[in-house]
Amino acid sequence: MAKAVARKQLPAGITPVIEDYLKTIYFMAQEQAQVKTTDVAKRLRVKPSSVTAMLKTLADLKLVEYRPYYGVALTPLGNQIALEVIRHHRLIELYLVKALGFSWDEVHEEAEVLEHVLSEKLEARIAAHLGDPTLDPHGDPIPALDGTLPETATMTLADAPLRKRLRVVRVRDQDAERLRYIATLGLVPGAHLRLIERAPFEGPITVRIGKRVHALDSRLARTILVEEAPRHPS
Amino acid sequence: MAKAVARKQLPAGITPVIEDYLKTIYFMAQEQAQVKTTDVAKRLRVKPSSVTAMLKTLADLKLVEYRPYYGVALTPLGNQIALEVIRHHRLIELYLVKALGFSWDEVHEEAEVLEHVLSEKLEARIAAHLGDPTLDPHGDPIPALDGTLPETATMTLADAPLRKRLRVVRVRDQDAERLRYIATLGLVPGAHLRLIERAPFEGPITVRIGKRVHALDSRLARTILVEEAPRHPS
DNA sequence: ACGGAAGTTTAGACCGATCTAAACTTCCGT
DNA sequence: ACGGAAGTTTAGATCGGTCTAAACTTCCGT
Repeated sequence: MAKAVARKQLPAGITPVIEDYLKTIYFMAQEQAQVKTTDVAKRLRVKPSSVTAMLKTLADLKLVEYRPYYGVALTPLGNQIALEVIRHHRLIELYLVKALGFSWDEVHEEAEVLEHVLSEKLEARIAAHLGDPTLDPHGDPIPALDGTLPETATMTLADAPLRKRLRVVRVRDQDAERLRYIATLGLVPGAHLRLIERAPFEGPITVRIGKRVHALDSRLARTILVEEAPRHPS
Repeated sequence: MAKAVARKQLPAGITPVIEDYLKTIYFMAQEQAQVKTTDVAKRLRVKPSSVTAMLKTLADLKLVEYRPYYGVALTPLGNQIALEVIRHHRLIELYLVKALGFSWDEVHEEAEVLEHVLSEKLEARIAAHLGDPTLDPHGDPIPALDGTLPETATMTLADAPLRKRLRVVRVRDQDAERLRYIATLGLVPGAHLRLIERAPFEGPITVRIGKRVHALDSRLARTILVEEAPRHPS
């Protein structure tokens, strides 16, 4: 009754740009222990000096812990805001697919813009309309209102067991072209497949989906998360 | 094949702020011959000196004709862009009502933000989903893609004929509170009513809607556009 | 026909976000 | 243990959009 950080009221001065920085830091923090200036700069396609400047601003706003020459990390508040933006993003992606017939390769770009301007009210209506979903069209988990994040499988297709029945649960890629390609293979979340062969030295993976067999680059395979799918074709 | 101003390609540097200025000038131009700096400043809740600065920018971009100390007018290009933004605004309003259950008093604010970030693609899908509508929830005409604007009735409830069967076609108000009030009276576009009495000296108007009779302030009545509705309750 | 009020523009400042160029750290390899 | 490359920060500029304060127009009423 006392905690629960009611950001809805406080924000004041959280710009779209700030949201993008927070989101970026959030994602990078779960791929690497140290989030460095240059990394952020590359992702945001901005010069390192600009990042330094912004990190100071964010630190002043208590959104990040910033140690010069060392790295950044989100504060709890920063984390919370990042998750809200990600929630917006993924809700929008799902909505565009479900309600407006977008394909999964089109929605990222749209959501990238809309995530910053979604009002609480509209967010709520969209979530309700979708039945409070937990996964977006790529299988990425949608943060709940309380900041909870449903965890998904972590096994990639690149190191899944051979011959077992597998189900695609998530495709970690935002590139439209690759997504289109992946979709033509039928490798969308929910699809079933078997890993037939794995060539050595990080070579291609061979999978069977339905009656079709495809060879898949291992880097691509590593972006596809799967889980074992016991019996019965759903 | 040569004309048809393909703005989609050109824009470059048309910011949300610019769009707001163009929209404002557009609306003010149809209420008054001269659009003056101060008027724009009041509507946009900005200081007159800021408007002067922006008008110069707009003039440089060939979006307005600006004569210092005198007034502004949109160029054809400026007009076109204003109409595109208005199209976005009204499509969004209608979409929020039809698809997401918003009420007509909630949508203006949302649209005010979203209008600036609606991609062409999303606009197209929304329009298609709505069946290429021509009127928004308030009865305001939605500009077509070619800049055509369906004209609506111009007779206000304040000067409609007594005793005749009338139909509400448009409610020109964006204030949420008033819109809610108007809705409780049933004065939404499409509703039928009769004007029973008009008090002298700009006094209240008395109308019957269904079996209910209401007294209506004349200023309010002037924001409600009606047309004669011949026979048959539709 | 002219003085003053109302309206408008200029001058100069600020803020957020970015950039380039120059200075400063860090850290690795010899 | 130290020199240099890579990475990072500072300094100072720019741009869009706004502001205040001061100067300038316009125009109305006498």
